[in-house]
Amino acid sequence: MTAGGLTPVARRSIVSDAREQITRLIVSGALKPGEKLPAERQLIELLGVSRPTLREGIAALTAMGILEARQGAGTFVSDLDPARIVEPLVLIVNLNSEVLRELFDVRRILESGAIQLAAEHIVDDELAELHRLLSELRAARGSLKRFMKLDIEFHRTIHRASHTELLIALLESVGHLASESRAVTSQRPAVRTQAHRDHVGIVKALESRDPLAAREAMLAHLDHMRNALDSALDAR
Amino acid sequence: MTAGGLTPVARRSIVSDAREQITRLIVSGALKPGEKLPAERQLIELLGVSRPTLREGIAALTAMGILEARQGAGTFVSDLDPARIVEPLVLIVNLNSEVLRELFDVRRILESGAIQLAAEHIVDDELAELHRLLSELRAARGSLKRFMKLDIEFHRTIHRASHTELLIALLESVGHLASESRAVTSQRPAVRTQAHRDHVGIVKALESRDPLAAREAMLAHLDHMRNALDSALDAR
DNA sequence: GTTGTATAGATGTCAAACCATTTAGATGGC
DNA sequence: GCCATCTAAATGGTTTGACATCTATACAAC
Repeated sequence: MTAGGLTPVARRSIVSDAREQITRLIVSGALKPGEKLPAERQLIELLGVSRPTLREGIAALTAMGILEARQGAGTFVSDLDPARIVEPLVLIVNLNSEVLRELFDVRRILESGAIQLAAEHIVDDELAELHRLLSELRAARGSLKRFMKLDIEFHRTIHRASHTELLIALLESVGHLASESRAVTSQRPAVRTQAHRDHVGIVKALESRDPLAAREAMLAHLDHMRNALDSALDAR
Repeated sequence: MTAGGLTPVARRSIVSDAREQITRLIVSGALKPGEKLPAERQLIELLGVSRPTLREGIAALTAMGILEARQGAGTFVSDLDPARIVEPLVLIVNLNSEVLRELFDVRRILESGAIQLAAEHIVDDELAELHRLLSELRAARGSLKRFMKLDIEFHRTIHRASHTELLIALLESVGHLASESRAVTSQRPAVRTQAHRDHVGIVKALESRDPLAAREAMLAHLDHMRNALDSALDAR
């Protein structure tokens, strides 16, 4: 520990300053989603920085999905959809293999939490959608590619049924990363049959709006898939 | 639907191209955390772009915590600490008031999941730390400020005991946002007494390495606090 | 009215230069 | 030989200015 309550002297860069000022405009509500930022040549006067400096700040916010720049038209505040903003995380988590190993545990936590909320908040339309996917999944058990696509849609529908945007966004990024392991898992037809059995149980629990039963059904499903993954990897 | 299999012509920007090329260097493992990027004046030759363009790309990666630029020294790949990675989450929640309302639900899911893992992975040092915090918390029941500080540290210690970096990072950002509500909650001494009772139960469950008991204890604690928050807000 | 075109204004990119900071080697004293 | 100090080179930080490209609008032609 250092000698006292010493803190580094503020020697922040102009770029991050400009970036935060723009961010503040959005957070404070002065700029709402879809609205247009002042033109760059106006902003540089307001902020007192040069254009490349301002553009570095804007580029960062654009890459994060907070701003959208359209050449010739202007720069706009994005719709701030949590899914879009979390998306860059996908790349970053990929960079850290340590995190990759933790993915399954975290996904287990998020999925089981989401389905509990879904059991409480699901509406009839979403239940109907799940039933439709269920029958399609049943028909698609023979086709690996089609089954995987429907499987992802099945889980996404449950996520949405939680009606919790932040949770949906987190699951979107985490689920994206898990797609590779899912490909390995679904290889064997027997696994797909088991998955379909699990899905039926999950929908039944959701239909009866029983959060704990739904949670248990989902956890059982994830455990089945994890076991399938382990044995698939062992067989290699 | 359009006439045929027409797809928009690719008209990607040079900045995002450069950004993704650098990202790929890191993902592929060619550039490991802590290593130094080629100097900007070399990179622009390798990539065939101008320096401002390259810098816009670098600025984005820097803002995301993937790169760290040190003037005079160079630009380096960051340690990719998950805590930095989820920093954009803070933005999301701040940007979207809808998400703010979901915060408690998400925190409930993450906390209960974390303590289950903690019950499985906690080591003796961490248990000792929890006991120490417990006695300090008991002594600090009279002081609001001190109690809150210790309370946060108590929960953080449990998070760390999960030994799951990604989860810790998620809880860190979410917990930061929940600090305001915590301030309201802890106002009443009676609430602090209840919280201390809960904490004792939580540690006991962790000590016996019982994931489900720990989970239940944490959920009960969070429910107590949520009730306290509700009644505190009603009283206003 | 509809269509094509001109135009103004916006972002996208590049070039060149200078500033600020850090690093490492050279220098000199001991 | 060792150490502190100075210095120059390397590197990121910032600015100015220009040109390219795209978009939306106004307007003329039909």
